[in-house]
Amino acid sequence: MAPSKYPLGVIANRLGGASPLPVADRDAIQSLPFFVRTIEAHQDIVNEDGPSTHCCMILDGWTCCYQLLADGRRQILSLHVPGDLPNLQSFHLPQSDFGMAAVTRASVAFVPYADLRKLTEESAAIAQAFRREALVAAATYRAWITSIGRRDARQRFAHLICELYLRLEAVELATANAMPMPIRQSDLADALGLTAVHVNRTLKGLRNEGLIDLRARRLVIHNWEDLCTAGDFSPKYLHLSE
Amino acid sequence: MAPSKYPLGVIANRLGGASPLPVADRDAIQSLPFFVRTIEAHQDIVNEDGPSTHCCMILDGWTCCYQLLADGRRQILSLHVPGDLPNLQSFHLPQSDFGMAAVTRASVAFVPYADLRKLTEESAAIAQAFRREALVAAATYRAWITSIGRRDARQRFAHLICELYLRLEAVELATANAMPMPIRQSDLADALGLTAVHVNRTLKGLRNEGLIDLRARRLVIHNWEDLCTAGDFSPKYLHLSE
DNA sequence: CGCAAACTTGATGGCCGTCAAGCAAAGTGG
DNA sequence: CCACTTTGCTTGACGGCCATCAAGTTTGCG
Repeated sequence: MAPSKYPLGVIANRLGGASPLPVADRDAIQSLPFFVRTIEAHQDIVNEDGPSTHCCMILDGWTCCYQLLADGRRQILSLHVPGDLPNLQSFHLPQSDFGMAAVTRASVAFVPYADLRKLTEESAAIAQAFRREALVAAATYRAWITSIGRRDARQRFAHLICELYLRLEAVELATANAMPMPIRQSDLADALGLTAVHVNRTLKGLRNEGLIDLRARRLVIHNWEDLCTAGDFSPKYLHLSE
Repeated sequence: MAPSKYPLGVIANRLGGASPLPVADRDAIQSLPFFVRTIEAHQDIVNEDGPSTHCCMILDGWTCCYQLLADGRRQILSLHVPGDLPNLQSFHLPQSDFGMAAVTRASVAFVPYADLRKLTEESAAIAQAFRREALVAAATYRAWITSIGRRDARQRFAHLICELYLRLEAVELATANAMPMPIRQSDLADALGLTAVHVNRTLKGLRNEGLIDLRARRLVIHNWEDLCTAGDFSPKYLHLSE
């Protein structure tokens, strides 16, 4: 996405989900103070006075939240696409328990928490939208736990694709069963709790089944219903519509 | 715990974590309207006008949040002990994406969300305590994702024990490296993303290593440091103290 | 004391991790 | 425009962790 005159427009449009915010509130969001940073792929999203005082808003590209283990292995906790607020809830925590990184080259807006807070005090609709955002984030965490804990590789992968497709569709970055998939297999592995080798084999399986196609960082879903079945996917936890 | 004259005392005492609430706020919490239900072990915590309108507060026993898969298998998302508020955040959601069940016989207080909400508007300290509670819940979700996604059975089990010990200690239900462990191995399996058989073998391994002992629903930790190492456990995400 | 639920243990197999090599694609510099 | 390099993808061989199935054995409770 080209840098626009109103960079926070993606955020303002997306907040509220199925019931978009009133124009006044959207304007208020676009008037927030912020600065934008471009983060190269696979680089951490942190700077001197980073996430502890500022809320991140993804304007372009994909990012993730992750934790590292003692032996250096990584678990990705969540993937984020344009319009997402990866650390909306983590303010006034003495120290964050997770890291944030760019999955692709990404542009991220940083908004001081203080200003966000003020906004929620001035607009009940925005406060409500933020609460909704937090609820969906928690529900998404829950879905990941279940996926990683109880589903096999094929189901996990299918589930993740379904989730990402709907989330991208909601911000008009996916349509007609096609979506960008600009992420390395090794990152997918960290997200799915697998190894890159096994992600590759699983992908091959899904391709051979005719469920999806993935070429040149573009993924095509050949049969949405079957993919949902394969992933035991039920979209209600995303609360994208009523 | 015997039914006391102030059933919500556990909650009032625990909220705020390392910086307990002022007496006035604790009194306000104990004055909330509520009703108490006793739920038998392995029964769902739901009734006609249950969790969607009422916030649950665990007074005694252990409970869990869980999701079911299409094939009937179960993933436990979180375990809850006295003082916990398992569904603090899930109000004004059209439909919950998870179930709640008693792990042991449990007594649960139900408080109307409306009254909770009012309380947060009247007391900044309580509002803050609830926010903190939500943050810790989210951090705990993240720790579970990492555990299930990237740690083997032994590490997962050790990690869970460490977490539960500290949480029980915080409400004075554990001390001197001993804690109650009133949960079936098959439930542990659902929490850890394993099978009951493998939980049993893993437990045997930890016992043989001399790390823990578990008899008659009582768990003794022989070496806290070693157990933390075995589980790659770092307590900071629980935010129990500064 | 008797039954049911939960724990324990063994045998077997499969999913997925690990190691290793080759291939394709994308970027770089001359 | 093309060697060259780097990064990421693909595939094979092998092994281990954990699931599954199938007995017992112990514990708890009426």
